[in-house]
Amino acid sequence: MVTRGRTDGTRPVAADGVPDAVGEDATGGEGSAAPVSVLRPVRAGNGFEETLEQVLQLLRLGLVPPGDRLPAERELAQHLGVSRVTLREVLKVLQDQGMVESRRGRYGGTFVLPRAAAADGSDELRRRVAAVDVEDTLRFREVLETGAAGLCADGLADGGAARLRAALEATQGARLEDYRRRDTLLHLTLAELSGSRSLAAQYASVRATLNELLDCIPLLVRNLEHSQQQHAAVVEAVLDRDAEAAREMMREHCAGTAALLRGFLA
Amino acid sequence: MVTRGRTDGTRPVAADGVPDAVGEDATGGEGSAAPVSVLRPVRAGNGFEETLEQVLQLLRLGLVPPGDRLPAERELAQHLGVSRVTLREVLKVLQDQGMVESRRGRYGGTFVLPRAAAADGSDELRRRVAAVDVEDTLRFREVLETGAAGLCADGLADGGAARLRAALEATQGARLEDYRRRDTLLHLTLAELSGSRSLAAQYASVRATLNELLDCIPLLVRNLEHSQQQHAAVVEAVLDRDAEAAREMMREHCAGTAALLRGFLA
DNA sequence: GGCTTAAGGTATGACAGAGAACCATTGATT
DNA sequence: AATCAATGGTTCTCTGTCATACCTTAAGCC
Repeated sequence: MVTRGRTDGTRPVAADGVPDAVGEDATGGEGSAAPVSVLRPVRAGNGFEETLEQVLQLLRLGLVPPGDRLPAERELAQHLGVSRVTLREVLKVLQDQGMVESRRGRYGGTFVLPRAAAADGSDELRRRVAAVDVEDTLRFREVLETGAAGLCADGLADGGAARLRAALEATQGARLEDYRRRDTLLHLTLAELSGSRSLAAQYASVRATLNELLDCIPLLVRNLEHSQQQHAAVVEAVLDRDAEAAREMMREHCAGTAALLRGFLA
Repeated sequence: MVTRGRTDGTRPVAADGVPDAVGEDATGGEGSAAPVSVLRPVRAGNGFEETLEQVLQLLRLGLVPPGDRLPAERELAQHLGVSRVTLREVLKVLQDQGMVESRRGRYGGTFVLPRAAAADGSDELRRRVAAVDVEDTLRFREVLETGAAGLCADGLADGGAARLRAALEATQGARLEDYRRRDTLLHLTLAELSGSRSLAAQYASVRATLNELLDCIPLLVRNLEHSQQQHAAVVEAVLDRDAEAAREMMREHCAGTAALLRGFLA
């Protein structure tokens, strides 16, 4: 795993026992234990895996709904900063999994298949879910969501209010099978309107993970109705510029999902 | 088959960075305009640049204070998931910049030099600061900090309280030149104790950027004293398990820094 | 029908980077 | 003084990835 412990006990600078990352000395003494713990592997796997991650995110967020076409390979590859060859390897896998379908010729492309077909058989996807740190995901999500709601309430950019209302309405008219997608888009909109690109990007990432978890548990209509009310309340608070209320409502909303997931996955 | 090798299978934290631009196709409606906008380039530059970023983060966060030794090249390279050759190219640059110094032999290593020597001459570093999205940084920081404070107040792991107190005390006894570092460590501790690895990782990243910005403006003793009081209040609220108060104090604390930076950089 | 065009499918040469082995240096230990 | 061990310094090879060019398919347009 990550916190590498060093097999032979020789260590030049103290640090016995538990190497907590930021464990610190007092007065300027040396002896930071394991400063490296904040380091993120520059390459979290190889190009293939990272690309797969990104494309899956696109699908899981519902940004490209079933039936729709992904951007052309050349374009997508450029966006991802990856060669077309590498991207094609990823698409090949997704095709084998029955998640997408490629059609040649003009007006062809790579199309997203409805989720049913995916059949979940894949080891790849199962291992993926198993590897998720649920607690991390839920906590981080709550932080980002409440933060985004607060920032939005502090001031929306031009057109923000309209986009928010539109996204909210879209969820209200959604059929059950489309609800998850609309819900995701509403939250993504909020994150985007927060005015912090970093926040939006992180939310997209964590939300993709969250959706993966949510796919593992049943969708209850009652929770859904409750969610709807909370969505409306959050949006209302944001439009009223009541940051405190927006945060509080959002926190409650997230807590609901979190409780549900903890219950089912624990 | 596409089972690419790679020995370690680590994926501890998410990545950061979110550039994106590129005009969009937008061929006739369809509803979803630019789904690709959430895509993060898989490789934000080459291995060298990303590695440089990470090592700089280590230095800017003060996790390895001046005079101390970085982890051995072999170890550091492994942590970063990068080859030793690549890491060495990075260290070479830092050495040329006068930021670190390498000594051979047993008990040798790569040592961090005091900041004065760095002299800021480098174009590399200047371009870096110029490229920062200040507003993004400040907002994202506030979100993460308040979130971390709230989560900590909701419940600390064993030993968390002690670590927090220790980190707080360390800042109080700090001399001016060491204050920034202790301050950073206190906040990092809080982030780490939040129980979300993702949050901690993101905070580390954003804090490194923030420190870079703070290095551009004068350090005022008055602000410093004020900060001290706020630190104490936040820690107190956390230990009292008063999440709301912790969040509110932290928000205020962040707002102070933000106002300062906006004032000087605007 | 034949041409045009936009998409996926295929092949190849160049390069960056990983991995491993080896060399050189230095302080501590014997 | 000799040895050891941990570190930086160097070099080699091999593999993944990129960039590019070209082929194939299929829908629209003349």
